[in-house]
Amino acid sequence: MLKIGSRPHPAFERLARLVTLDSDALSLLEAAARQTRRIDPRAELAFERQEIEYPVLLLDGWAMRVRQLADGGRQVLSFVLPGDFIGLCGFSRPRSTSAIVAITACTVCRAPLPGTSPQLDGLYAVSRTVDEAHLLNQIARLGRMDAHDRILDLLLEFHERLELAGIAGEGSFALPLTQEVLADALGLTPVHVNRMLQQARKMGELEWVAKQARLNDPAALAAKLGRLPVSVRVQKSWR
Amino acid sequence: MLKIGSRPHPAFERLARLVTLDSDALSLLEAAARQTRRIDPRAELAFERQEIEYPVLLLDGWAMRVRQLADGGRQVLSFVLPGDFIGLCGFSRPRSTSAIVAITACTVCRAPLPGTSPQLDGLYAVSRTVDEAHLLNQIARLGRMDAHDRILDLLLEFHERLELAGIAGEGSFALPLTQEVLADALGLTPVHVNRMLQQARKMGELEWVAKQARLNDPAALAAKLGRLPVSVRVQKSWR
DNA sequence: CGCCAGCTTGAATCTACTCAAATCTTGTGG
DNA sequence: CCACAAGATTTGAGTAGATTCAAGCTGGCG
Repeated sequence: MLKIGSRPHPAFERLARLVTLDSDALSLLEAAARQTRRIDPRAELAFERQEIEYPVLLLDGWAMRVRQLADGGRQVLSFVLPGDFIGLCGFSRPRSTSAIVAITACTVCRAPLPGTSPQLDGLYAVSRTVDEAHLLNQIARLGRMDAHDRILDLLLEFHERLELAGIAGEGSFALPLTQEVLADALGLTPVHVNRMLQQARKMGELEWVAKQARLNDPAALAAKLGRLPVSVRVQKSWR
Repeated sequence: MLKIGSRPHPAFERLARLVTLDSDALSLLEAAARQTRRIDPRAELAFERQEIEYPVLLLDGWAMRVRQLADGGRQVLSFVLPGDFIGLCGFSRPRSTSAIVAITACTVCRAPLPGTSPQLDGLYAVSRTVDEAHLLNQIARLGRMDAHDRILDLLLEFHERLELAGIAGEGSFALPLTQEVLADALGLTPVHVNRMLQQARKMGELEWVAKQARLNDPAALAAKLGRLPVSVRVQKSWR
């Protein structure tokens, strides 16, 4: 497996935890990861307007799926973290539906086409399911939570996802977002996000300085917000 | 193709418009549709807790995907209309994530398993993509629209979807929802939904009596709300 | 060292919520 | 076919959470 020193690369760590991958599938992915592309912070992962030709795997960095609104506003639809695939659905739809924008510097690679390997197809199916779950979470957040809960719920999701990739522990994780991006994701104004963050800090739920965040008691928080105790994401395929 | 009198059945009308289906794929679907199941209004389409064994096609009626919240609240995540598939993703996830509940009486049938026919797999891929688009729409609605716009945007989506199934025209369509369900979908209170509806009626944007709705100028509304002129949903598959 | 993006703070306003009650509909049993 | 009950919609008054606008910080970077 692709490694950094002695540990698996976060993206691969995540994928290996989503489904068990045999050496065949692994080597396909590793081969794919040998040729990477680097994306600058505010750059688009150029998959809109034009037909997308292959799915992409995000190896490092954060990206977001955004929709530009008629009134000049912006909605962050979802976040893309290491080990996430982009464009699995076959993306060719009217643009403006959504664009993918790099938040930090990112490295990506082409992912093998669906149909290459049954194992990989299984992985893709699971990945799509997890992505969908995140969209559903986002809907529930926006629909039924107040500002404070929205923020902490999203942070919990980040923590959970990064933990799966092995790059979060003890409640702390890198959080390379501006409050404005957070606001655009959560349907709030930056000003109000700021106030709620301060409140959360004062209440000792959260620390967040220098792009490094720490949730003081993720489990308790998750319980309070009614997040499912996110058990394993075991998945049974059709066949 | 499955028909009602001389017209194609709405569900089939929709599917045929999503992708072109050869007689092979069609007969598979028709065979599936020969054995239907009827679901009562408030019943669950029983796909949660237990592992789902096959995908399902909604032939008639309205259903919704809901999440029950810790605080007793409820979020309607999405709506399921005739011609929509349920459980395409391989649903086996911790329950409480979401349940599917019939709004009206529904008739459903088993859908052929993925992998049965390449054409059908293509259809499933498109269907998933469209579903995803609806989730993204829902996120943008909840995140960045005010109450009035949320309501009308959702109604526009209904209209658009039902039109694709051939069961809406001239802006009017069956709308078998209570204001409370609408509120639970839009992250509002029933009271406020009611007020906004009255306002919309007064402004001549909307009529809605006896479960029959009519948008007076869907195109103008869509433009005002910045809905993409929902062009064809053409879709290029990977292979 | 100075600039700019991002963060923080304050005050006024407004959208949407809450609670509560009245009215209208629909379906059901007598 | 009517009466009633249950569900759904409507209306009102008071409140709260989030927004807007505006200005002052702060720290990382050229």
